[in-house]
Amino acid sequence: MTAITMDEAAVDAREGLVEKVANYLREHIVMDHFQPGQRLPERKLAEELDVSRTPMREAFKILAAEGLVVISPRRGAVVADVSPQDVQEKAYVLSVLEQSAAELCCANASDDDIAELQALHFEMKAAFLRRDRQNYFRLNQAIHNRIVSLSGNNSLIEIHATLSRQLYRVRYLSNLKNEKWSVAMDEHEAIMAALEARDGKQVGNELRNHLGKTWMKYANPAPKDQPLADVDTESGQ
Amino acid sequence: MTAITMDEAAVDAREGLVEKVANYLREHIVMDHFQPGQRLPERKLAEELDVSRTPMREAFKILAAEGLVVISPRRGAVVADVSPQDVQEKAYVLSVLEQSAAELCCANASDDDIAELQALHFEMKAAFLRRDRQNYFRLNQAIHNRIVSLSGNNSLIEIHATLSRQLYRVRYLSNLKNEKWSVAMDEHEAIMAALEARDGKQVGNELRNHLGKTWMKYANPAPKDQPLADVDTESGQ
DNA sequence: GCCTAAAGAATGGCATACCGTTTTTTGGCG
DNA sequence: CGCCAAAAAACGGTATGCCATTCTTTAGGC
Repeated sequence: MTAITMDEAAVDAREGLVEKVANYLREHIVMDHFQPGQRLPERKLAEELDVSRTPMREAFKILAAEGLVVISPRRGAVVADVSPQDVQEKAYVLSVLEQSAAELCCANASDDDIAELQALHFEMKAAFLRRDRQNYFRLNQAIHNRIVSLSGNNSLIEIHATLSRQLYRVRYLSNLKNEKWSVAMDEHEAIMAALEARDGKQVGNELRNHLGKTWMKYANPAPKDQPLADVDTESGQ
Repeated sequence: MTAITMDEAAVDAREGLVEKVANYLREHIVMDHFQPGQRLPERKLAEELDVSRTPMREAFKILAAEGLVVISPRRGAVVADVSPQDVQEKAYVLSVLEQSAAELCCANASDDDIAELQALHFEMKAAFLRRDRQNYFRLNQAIHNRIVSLSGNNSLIEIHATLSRQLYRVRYLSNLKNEKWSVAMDEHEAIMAALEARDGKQVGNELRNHLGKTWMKYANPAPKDQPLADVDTESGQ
């Protein structure tokens, strides 16, 4: 895993210091380099990144609006802690979004796009057969993100990405200890088949069910009816 | 319409200046007191609200993350301009969210909750018969928001609220000139009937179709398949 | 020896100052 | 009279300073 430094992302000079700082923090939070609940002291971090407190504070506000940190009055910013109920609720919304993204994807994607998805799927299958959880996770993510991206709906893409980041850590940890790996793999096969057939409704339903079962374990009071499911670890960043 | 002042929302002293400023700006933007594309000079606004530039800038970052303003490097904040394509994309996501909210609502809501929805519906019908667009709009909004709220899924509620605010102005303007009023009213009747019957899937489909058609006029390239619909003007916060 | 309270250190909130860029105004030239 | 260029004003970006609150540490009492 490569070290995360400030100074990547800034493709052109269109990004200000605040965006760099925000990207840096976002990456570290998503990648679990900061523990949930951990305080983020603005002075210390600002010093480490060699910026003043002002851009640091503004970055906190952005991350707070994205749901990655929580700012308490007079106590500053802490890394957001996602409760089991939060996981369940957010995962449900994510499944709804991916379902509709899949429908749009089937309608919009080119044959080459579908082929690329299949290629990723087989790469993932290879990682599965090698018991390579790291790459399995990465490719699984890539597939889900690609499907959303192929929806062509920018609002959908953006909301999905934000929500997905909020669950990244949980998803990653879940991937490491998940045992029902082969079930998830089978579901992915079904998804890819429906995708190849361009059956939008079918892909949507498979995908939603796939995602739904994944997070059952986190279910708390669980409003009756809310479809939930079985682990395999989903899209991110 | 009551004047919007800083100093409401702050239920207890748990809110900092930044939140007050953000709420103030949010309200004014949503209520169309600032035109899309209009610049928001931080010094002037800060002076008007009698705060320093710091909280003003931090509020801008929050609003930018919420999609209500756009911050350009070295040019500051401007009120976000929602393009026709944006409207179409965001409305689509909104319809997807409300569809699933309706399903959860049918599963979770108490009989009293449903009764209250029906009461709002009849109030809205009264406004419709009186050609009272103002109250029709307000009540229509209230109904949609209530349905989402009754989903019990906080993540869904929050995302819906954020997205809904981004479309508030367009929705409001659309309400004023919309002619297919009675069609929307009929659709609402159908929604309420399905809601009373607790037929989640049916409510969801009606609602999504209802919302879909509403925004047809904004459709641009329109990914084939993306269900769209007919005006009646939707939820908002 | 442990719990508690007070003092000091650390921290966050807000205001202000300074700098470089952008925008506007104005004065001169075509 | 209009257009362009240069200067001045305005503005956004970042750094820093001050104050109030919170946290930590330590000293005193039970």
